[in-house]
Amino acid sequence: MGAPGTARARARTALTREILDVARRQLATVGAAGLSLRAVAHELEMVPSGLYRYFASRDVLLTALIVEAYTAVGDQAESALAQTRDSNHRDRWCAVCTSVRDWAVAHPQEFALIYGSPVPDYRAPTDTVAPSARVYTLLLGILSDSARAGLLAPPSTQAPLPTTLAEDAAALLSALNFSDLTPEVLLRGITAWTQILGALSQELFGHLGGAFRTNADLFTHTVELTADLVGLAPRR
Amino acid sequence: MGAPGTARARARTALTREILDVARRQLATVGAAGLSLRAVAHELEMVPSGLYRYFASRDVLLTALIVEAYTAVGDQAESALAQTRDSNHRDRWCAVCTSVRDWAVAHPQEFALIYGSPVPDYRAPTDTVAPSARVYTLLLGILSDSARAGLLAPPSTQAPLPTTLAEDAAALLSALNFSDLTPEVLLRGITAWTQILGALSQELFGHLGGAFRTNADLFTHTVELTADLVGLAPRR
DNA sequence: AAGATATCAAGAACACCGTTCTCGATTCGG
DNA sequence: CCGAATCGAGAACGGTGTTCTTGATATCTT
Repeated sequence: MGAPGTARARARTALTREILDVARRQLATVGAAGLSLRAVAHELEMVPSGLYRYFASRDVLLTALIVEAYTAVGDQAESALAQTRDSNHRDRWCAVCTSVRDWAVAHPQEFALIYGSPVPDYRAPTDTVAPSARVYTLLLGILSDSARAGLLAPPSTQAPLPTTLAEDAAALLSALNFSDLTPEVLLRGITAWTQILGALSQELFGHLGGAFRTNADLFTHTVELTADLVGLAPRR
Repeated sequence: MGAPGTARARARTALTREILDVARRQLATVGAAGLSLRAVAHELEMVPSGLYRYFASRDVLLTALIVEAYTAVGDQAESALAQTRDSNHRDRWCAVCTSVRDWAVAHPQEFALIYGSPVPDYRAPTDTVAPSARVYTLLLGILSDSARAGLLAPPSTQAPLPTTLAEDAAALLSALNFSDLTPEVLLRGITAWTQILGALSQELFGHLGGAFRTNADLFTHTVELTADLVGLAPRR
């Protein structure tokens, strides 16, 4: 294995990893609000103050967990997309969305950590924006592929977009290097992604009372509606 | 003023009200996670343990605040709907959605309290389900009116619903006394409401990085898309 | 009207939390 | 090899929700 530098450095990275693992496991059972530095330290058989040599504060540890959660769901979505490389664009869209739900259902507390209400007040954006954009970018890439293949149905627009909205959308498109997409399609993509996250929030946070026996069916139905919304060609 | 019963009973209800008001005001500044019983008691110039004669625990107080928040947004949505009684159905739909956003932007912490990730683990559902259904029912009522007037566009369905999903939707329809709506329309309504909540979560929790200068424009665009989704007749 | 009873405010105490500081022991770099 | 940096451990501070005890006060019953 890679042994970078001194023994002390190796021990440091190993213990840092171990702290994160224990914290992530405790997070899964007790939630972000209930995550206790003392409990993490106790499980590692060290004193609470010792943790501060590895994470400057509880918020820093939470930020690291947030980044890990973003990369986890990003990895899962990317592998799901890779396994459907030769399917049509709609199926790839649905596969990515389903993989996100699979991850969220398997890790509800981590989902709440990254997509729920911020725990204390705001979160440090700098480290988390890049990992958070991955799933997002994946979905836009599918739309871009479909548009380049001439298969993306143009949005049945009825009113022109407000100018500031169109400008911001165009700026975001060029910033993300999606020159194949129009501002209208980008906004539909954003709306679709919002829809997916909203559906998962409703389901995982218990906001839609147990009215539906199989939330998976409700979710796939929602995903199909988002595919229609963004203009992906229907099956058959 | 209504003086129900003894002086002690009146003092009790008055102090209960006062506790709730102080708690709600502190909630607005410090958030649900940071709400402190001791701080509330201190502002009321009483000792922390004295609070327990009025609320059995912090969670009970939070539940009361949740009910109040649901009632507040429900009242605002109902008054917004009442002011557009003679408009077309689409405008009424948009008015209700906009009023919800107005309330959410004005009371972000209360929005997070009722629509965000649950604070400790789960929330006691019994007292909160009835107030939480109000906005929801309002929107379905607009759809029911539109359907009864023959103005609701049938959903361009492409695949039949899974049986369990259709059954659950039908059961929910009869439970809510919306016999004018089909399961397909109910599911679109649920999806639309999920979309609204998702958009507000994204905006208020800062999940869509400040990419858009005017979130209000983005939201109205989203609302129009939901109106299209549920089949409300377009303007003009 | 007087005694029994329930409710009240107040305080002390417990167990937990995040965080800071100090203090020897250990390890690293020159 | 020795100065310097890093480490684990412990004590301590101020904060939290919650429970219990105590004595005063209001209500209900006879």
